[in-house]
Amino acid sequence: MLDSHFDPQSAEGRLYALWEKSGAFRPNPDPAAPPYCIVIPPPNVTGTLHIGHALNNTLQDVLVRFERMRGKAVLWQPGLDHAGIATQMVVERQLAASGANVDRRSLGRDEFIKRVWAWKGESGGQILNQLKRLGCSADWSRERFTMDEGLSAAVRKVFVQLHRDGLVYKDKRLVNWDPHFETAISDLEVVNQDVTGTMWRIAYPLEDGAGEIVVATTRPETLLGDVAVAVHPEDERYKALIGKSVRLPLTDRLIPIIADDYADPEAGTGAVKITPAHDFNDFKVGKRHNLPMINIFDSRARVIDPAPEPYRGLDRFDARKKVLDDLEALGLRRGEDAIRHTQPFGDRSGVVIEPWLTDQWYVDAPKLAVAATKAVESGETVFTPKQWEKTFFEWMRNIEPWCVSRQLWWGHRISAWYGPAITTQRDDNGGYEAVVDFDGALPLKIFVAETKEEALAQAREAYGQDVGLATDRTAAYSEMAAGQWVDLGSHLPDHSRWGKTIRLWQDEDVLDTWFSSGLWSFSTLGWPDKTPELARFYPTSTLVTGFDIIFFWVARMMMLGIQFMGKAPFKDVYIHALVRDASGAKMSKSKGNVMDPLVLVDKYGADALRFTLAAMAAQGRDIKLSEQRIEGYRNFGTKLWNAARFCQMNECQWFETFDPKDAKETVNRWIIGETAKVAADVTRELEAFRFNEAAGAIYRFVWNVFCDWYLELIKPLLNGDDETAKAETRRTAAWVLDRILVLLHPFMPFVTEELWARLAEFGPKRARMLIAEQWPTIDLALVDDKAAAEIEWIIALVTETRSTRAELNVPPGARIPLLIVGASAAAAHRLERYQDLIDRLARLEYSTSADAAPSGSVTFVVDDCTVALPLDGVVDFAKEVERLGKEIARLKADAAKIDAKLANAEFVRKAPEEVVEEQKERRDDALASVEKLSAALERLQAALQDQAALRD
RNA sequence: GGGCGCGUAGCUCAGCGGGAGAGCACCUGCUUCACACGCAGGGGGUCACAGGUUCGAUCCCUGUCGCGCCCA
Repeated sequence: MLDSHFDPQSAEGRLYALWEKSGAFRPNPDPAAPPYCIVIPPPNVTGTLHIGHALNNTLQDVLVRFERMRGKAVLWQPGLDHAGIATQMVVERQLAASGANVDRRSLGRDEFIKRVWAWKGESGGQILNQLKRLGCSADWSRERFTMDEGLSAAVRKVFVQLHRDGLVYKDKRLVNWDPHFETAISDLEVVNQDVTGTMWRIAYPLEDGAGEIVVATTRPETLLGDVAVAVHPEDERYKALIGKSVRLPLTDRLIPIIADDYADPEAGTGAVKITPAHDFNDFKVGKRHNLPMINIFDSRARVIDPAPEPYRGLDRFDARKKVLDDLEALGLRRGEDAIRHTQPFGDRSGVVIEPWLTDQWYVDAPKLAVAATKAVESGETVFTPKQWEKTFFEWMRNIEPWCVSRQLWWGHRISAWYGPAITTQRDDNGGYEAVVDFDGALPLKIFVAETKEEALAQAREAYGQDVGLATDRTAAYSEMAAGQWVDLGSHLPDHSRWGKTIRLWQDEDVLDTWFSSGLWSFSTLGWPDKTPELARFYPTSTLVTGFDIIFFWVARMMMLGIQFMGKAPFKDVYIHALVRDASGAKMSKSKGNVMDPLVLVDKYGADALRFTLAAMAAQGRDIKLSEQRIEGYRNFGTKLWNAARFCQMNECQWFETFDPKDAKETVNRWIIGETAKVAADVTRELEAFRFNEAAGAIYRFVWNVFCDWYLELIKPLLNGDDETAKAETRRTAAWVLDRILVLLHPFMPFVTEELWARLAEFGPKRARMLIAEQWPTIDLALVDDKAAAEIEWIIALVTETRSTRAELNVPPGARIPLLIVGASAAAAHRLERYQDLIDRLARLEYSTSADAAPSGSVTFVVDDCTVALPLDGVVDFAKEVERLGKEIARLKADAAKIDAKLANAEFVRKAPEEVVEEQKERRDDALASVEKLSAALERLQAALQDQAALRD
């Protein structure tokens, strides 16, 4: 026998192990089964489960379990990404905390990477185990990591092919530079924040001594790298100064005053200093005017050489102070204002991002975006909710080249090798000698290849002589400088006589993590190998993710998937909302309002959390999660459990050959029809990703239909003497309950699986676990309208009786009679058939048909029947008079409103016929009720008068 | 500045051209033979505001106000 409550703590681990052992998480090998594949948005290897992951993965698991039960070969492909910066940060912090006084650099690259791997082995990827606590049914046997050998090979191949196709290139541009991590980061990793700052006004003296021009800036320290002052060409204040020069304070440089639209006459003083090497806008101005670029910062944003000596070595903020002080001393400050402005911060480091001029690798995103955009336009890939397509287009049409190199150690090292430029020059003897370009005056030779062997082969070909490998650039140069260079004589270009080996070194940088996760949809399936999984599951079916990574990840998978597989990587992209706290604030550690999903699972069970998330996942709206809500759905699980317990107590045993078509009892025919409808509803809603609707449909069915009515309605049958009816009812109840377990399983896998097993303890064995059970497709022809009408009539009669009793304060325990006055033959028949039931549910002494209502009775109307409760002496009839009066007034008002509508010729002429008909019916029903209730009211008033007369 | 979304019961939200709904909270009653994590009943809303389209608008359109998010 079942206990009165489900115990998630003891059941969840046990059931999960059984699922895994049963092989249910692996795709059905039957080649006839249609494929269904979801690739997990790979969590960060350093990550732990937060509520957003819980939502994301719950929705995926709902879909995966649903489709698996529908007989598809389901692959939910799990794994992790290596999270370049985040992971490197974790291990560096660990080193710092160890007290051994070693850091990344003193350890050296190879040793450091070893440490990272060791860390990954010990404590990386906790999140995957946490997903198991949620019940996620991913195929863990196929777990992948972006740094795995297979996925790394895919990265190398993609990089090389893109390079070969001209879609990857090296360029010198301004990048978002993180001076803390000393690496470039992408636009998307920059967080722009409004901050309070200062706008300083600084006087730049004119060269000719005829005064000064005052510029306004928030970054006075960059003055040291200024190359011009710009004013708007139409700005009358400055027109005369255009073309003149100013003496740049603190330096001895002369810089021009130029005219450019970029200078906004309304902003600041209208004159703006131009520092092309340290500002994105200034960079463009510099290009337009062919200005030099003076870089005054090193990789940690400390002032360096081209800047005057006194500032060198100062951090950018110290430099700012000194610059301001020195300007003050020179009398060149012209005041300052506090302003609000936007400043860029690194999302990981939190430090101010510095635009910095460096050589980086870029992916030609604008070119790749074309096909990705087209795939969405053509409907090859569909976003749900649709509105996100607009956001996607907006971004794809304004996409910038994607900087993919990162100055980190943890990641996929860029598959490019460099060699020196070699020139030859005539020697004194009239022959030639080879000259290695040691100063880097000429561009290096670049060899992009999947392996070092290939790179060496390319280099051998290019140099025409033997080539070797050095550990890094410095080593390469010193090795090349050490030996003797041989006189080539007049044998150019016979390089074989060089006598020395050219040295290559590999690019020091690694690729952006998103580069490898951009391949996730096919690299995890085995690409570049032609694996059966790749053939079967690509393109994948559905991607489930949050809107915040549409650009980070979805767009990149779209671009790379199409480029390398020829097809967009997914058919559907479902975008879900953000989970917020109950008051709508974003959850964050600093606010202290985070809800730990595992704590919630411990407290309420995984089913409750999952159901809550699914039930609240309405499209296009954020989820404001409150614990109360979770508690409510935990209660729902208990409700189901107790319904099952009731069935078990009443020997409602599932029966292999039960066919719902054969049910005879009205109540059974009714619930079978309702089951067919809810199965269709849940299926339809899940197919459309309306998780909240699907969850709501099954919730209402279980609680408000099955528990509230069906189980109550069958109690007399189960306790009665009609063995045939009893047997049918037991089987029906068990059949419906089983269908409920299946329909609810995607949302609440644990409690349903447990019940599936426990309910079969005393009867025939189940063929398989619930997870592998077939999703119901129940013929809607089983919906019996006549049965439904009868049951609905009973429900209405009972509900009205209860309501009237309560309103008139009839004691709850009092058994009272009920009369149906002037009942139609059909109504009388119904009453006769369901008398026991009605008496029990409405707490009646007896119920019967009658020709007339007793003079002292309470009256209400159900359908076309007048129902009278003879309650003389029990209730206060003055109250009943008042109640009837109100009810009549309400009905009359309704009828009047409809009459007004029907009196409108335009309405009758233009509205659809069925709408007009419906209105007429509603009015007639209302008037019929008015008539019945008015009669009752008159009777009651007459009786009251008689009583009063008797008393007098 | 550009884009997207949201203002419906105390709270959280469904609904979205013809009778205002749910959950929670609240109030009243109930040891009814599955469940008090329950049962029964109940109160509570000019569907932000102003125009327009329509026979008819919470729903469609325009504008206003308020709130949120994304991008620059």
